[in-house]
Amino acid sequence: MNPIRLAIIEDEVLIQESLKTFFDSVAHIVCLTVSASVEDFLKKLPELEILPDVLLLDINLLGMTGIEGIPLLLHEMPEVDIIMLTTFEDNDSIFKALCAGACSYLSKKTPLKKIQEAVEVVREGGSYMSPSIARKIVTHYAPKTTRQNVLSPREADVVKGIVAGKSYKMIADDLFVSINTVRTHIKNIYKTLGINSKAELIKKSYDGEV
Amino acid sequence: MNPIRLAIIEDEVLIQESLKTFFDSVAHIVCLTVSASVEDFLKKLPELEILPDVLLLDINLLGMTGIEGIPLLLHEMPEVDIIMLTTFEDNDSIFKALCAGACSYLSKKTPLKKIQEAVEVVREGGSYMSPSIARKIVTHYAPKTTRQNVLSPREADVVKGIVAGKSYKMIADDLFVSINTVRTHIKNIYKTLGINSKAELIKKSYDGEV
DNA sequence: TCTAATATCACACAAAGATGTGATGTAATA
DNA sequence: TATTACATCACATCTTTGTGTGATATTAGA
Repeated sequence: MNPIRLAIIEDEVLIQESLKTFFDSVAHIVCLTVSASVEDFLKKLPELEILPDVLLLDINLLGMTGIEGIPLLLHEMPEVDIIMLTTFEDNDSIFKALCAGACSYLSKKTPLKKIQEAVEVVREGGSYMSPSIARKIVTHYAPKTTRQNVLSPREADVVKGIVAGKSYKMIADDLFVSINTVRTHIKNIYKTLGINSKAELIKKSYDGEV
Repeated sequence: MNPIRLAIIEDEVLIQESLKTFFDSVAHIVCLTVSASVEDFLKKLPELEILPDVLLLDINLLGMTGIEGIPLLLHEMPEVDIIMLTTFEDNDSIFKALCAGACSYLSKKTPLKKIQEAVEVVREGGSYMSPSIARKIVTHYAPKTTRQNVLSPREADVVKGIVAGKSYKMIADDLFVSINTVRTHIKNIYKTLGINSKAELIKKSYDGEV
C-alpha cells in the first residue's frame, strides 16, 4: 500500500510536535509538512513536489481561520481530504466546516491512535467523527420536538404542495377540491404560523418547523 | 455503572442469534428482548417492566420498515437511542432514518465489537457511524462543485432576500435599488437556473444548488 | 477597441397570491 | 346538547409575481 501523505496546519507548537512525532513513527504515513497557518502552508505549497492526501487542519489559527481557509486549500488541492482537528465543538463551527468541504471533524481531545485511524479511514473514502460531534450532526436531522400537529392533515397536504412548487390551482386539482378551499387552508395556515407569504412557509418547512 | 438495556428488532434469525449471543456475553449490556418486526416489538412492549436504553433496528422487516417504525417507537420510548443496523447504505435510507430520529447508522458488515462500541457510545450521548456512511453524510453538506458562481454577486443578494421570505419591494429597499431592478435580476436568475417560480428558487437554495 | 457580463431602471399585462367576509356540513367532545 | 375544530366553497379586492420588451452605464476581457 502506498504511504498516506499527510500535511498539518496547527499553530500550537506543542500539538504540532506531538502530531509530527507520532506520525513519523507510523510506518505507512509520511508527514510532508507542518505549518502554523493557512497562509504559511499556501506559501510552502509550490515547493512540495507532491501534494498531500490528507490534511489535519486547526480552526483557531493566526491569520485566517481554518474554516475560511478550506475553500482556498481545496482550490489548490481538489483531491485532499480535510480533517478538522480542533477544540471547538460548537454546532456552528462544525457545520460551517462541513459545508466548506471538510470531511471529518475531530476533537483535539481525541487520542493520537484515533486520529491515525481517522486519517486512514478518510483516505479509504470514509469519514471519522468524534462521537459527540457525530451526535450533534444527527441531532441536526432529528425531528424538532417543539412543533408538531399545529397543522391539520389537510393543511399539511396543502403545505406539501406549496413546498413542491405547485400553484394553488395545481394543489386544488391534486386534492380534488376547489381553489377556494386551498385558499382558505392557506389563509388558516398563515394565521397559525404567524406568517404571510409562500416564501416564509417554504422556509419554515425546510427548517423542519412545519 | 448501570448495565445498558438493549432491545433488538431484526428479522433474520441468524443475525438475531449472533447478536443475542454476543451481547449476552458482554458484562454490562443486557439484551431485554429480540423481535422480528416493529409490530411484534410494540406488542411485547407492555410486558417489559423496564424500557430499553438502546434499540438495534433493522430496516428491511416484515410489515412496516424500520424507518416507518421509528416515530412509533420513539413515541412509546422517547428516551431510547436508536441504532439502525442494516445492509442498505443508500443515501435515501440513511437520511430518512436520521430525519425520523435514529441516532446512529451501522452497516451489517460492522464487526460485533464495533456494534458494541456503538451501543456504548450512543448511551453516553454520542453517535457512532460507519465510516462510509459518515462520509455520505458529510458529502451531503459539502459544496456542490458542479456549478458555483453561476449567479453574479448582485443576483446572489436578491436570492438571499427571496430565501429570507422578503417581497420584491422589501428586497429593493434593502439593496437601495428600484423594484424593477430586482425584477430584472430575478428574471435573469430564473433564466440562468432554468426555473420560473420563487418556490423552485427557494428549494434550490436550500438544496445548496445556488 | 469592441464585446460580453453586470447592474441599473421603466412600462405593461396577465397570472397568481394574500386578505377579508360569509356560509355549510360533519365529526368529535365537553 | 352545544361547542369546537375541520373541511369545504364563493366572491371581492388589492398586491405580488412572472414575463416580455426596451434602455443606459460600467467594467473586465478578448
